[in-house]
Amino acid sequence: MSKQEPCCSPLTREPLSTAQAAELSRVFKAMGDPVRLRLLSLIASHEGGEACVCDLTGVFDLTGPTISHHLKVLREAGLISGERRGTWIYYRVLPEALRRASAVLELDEARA
Amino acid sequence: MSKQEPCCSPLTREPLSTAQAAELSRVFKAMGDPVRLRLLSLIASHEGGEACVCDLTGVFDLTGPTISHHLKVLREAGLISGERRGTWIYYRVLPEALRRASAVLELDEARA
DNA sequence: TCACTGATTCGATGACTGTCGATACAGAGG
DNA sequence: CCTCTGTATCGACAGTCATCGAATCAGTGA
Repeated sequence: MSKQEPCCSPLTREPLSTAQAAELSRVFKAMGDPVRLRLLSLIASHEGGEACVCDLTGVFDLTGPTISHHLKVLREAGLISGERRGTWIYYRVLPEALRRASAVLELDEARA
Repeated sequence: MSKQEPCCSPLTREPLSTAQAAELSRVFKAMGDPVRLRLLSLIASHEGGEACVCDLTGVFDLTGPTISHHLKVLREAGLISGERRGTWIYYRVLPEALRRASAVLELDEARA
């Protein structure tokens, strides 16, 4: 999961290497599902910056296993991390992952 | 393809609506493939801000139809547009799409 | 120890996707 | 008009993915 490479100057400045593209595409692929995007935003915007799974399952017309699957995909993409505290498991976003993804998409204002 | 909605305040500030998530996930899904990410960066960083398909096919070990398919996916996601000039077809990125995607991922610095 | 609840893992299935070769289309130049 | 080259579309196939129900694991509290 994401050794944090010099990754990357913006897309618009210079072509991504094959390795950079492979790494980044895993992150964007994880975000390329509406349920996962909403999960991400629900977790990120939840008070305290974290949400337990029980806060999330009720929001969707999906079974527990399906939500669990999506959380795993986000986890393996390095976008969130989970921690058990007693009965519940709390997830929070990893801000650095979001920051990197956002930075890569930034426009090179010297051009445009 | 992307009527440009109020979309969106950052993911981290408030939960995405179902509609916003659906719209955004199409963009991220398009970027969720290493070939398409490299295509995007090759086009964006190419001199003049545009590249013809002939500049792109040679870079990959993939057939013309496959490259064409990926370009179509990027086009339908609203990330690039193509224009025929004589024999060749030139693609350029739509900066607004990139800007929106980048903005959604930005961190709410008031929290963190 | 035994149930009960929250969450994950497993296995199956239908849908989607990346890739290709074959074909079709579009413009340039005989 | 015909042919050649660049690009897109079509149809097929193999691999991946989202989803579910069933089973499993982890902690809590009787």
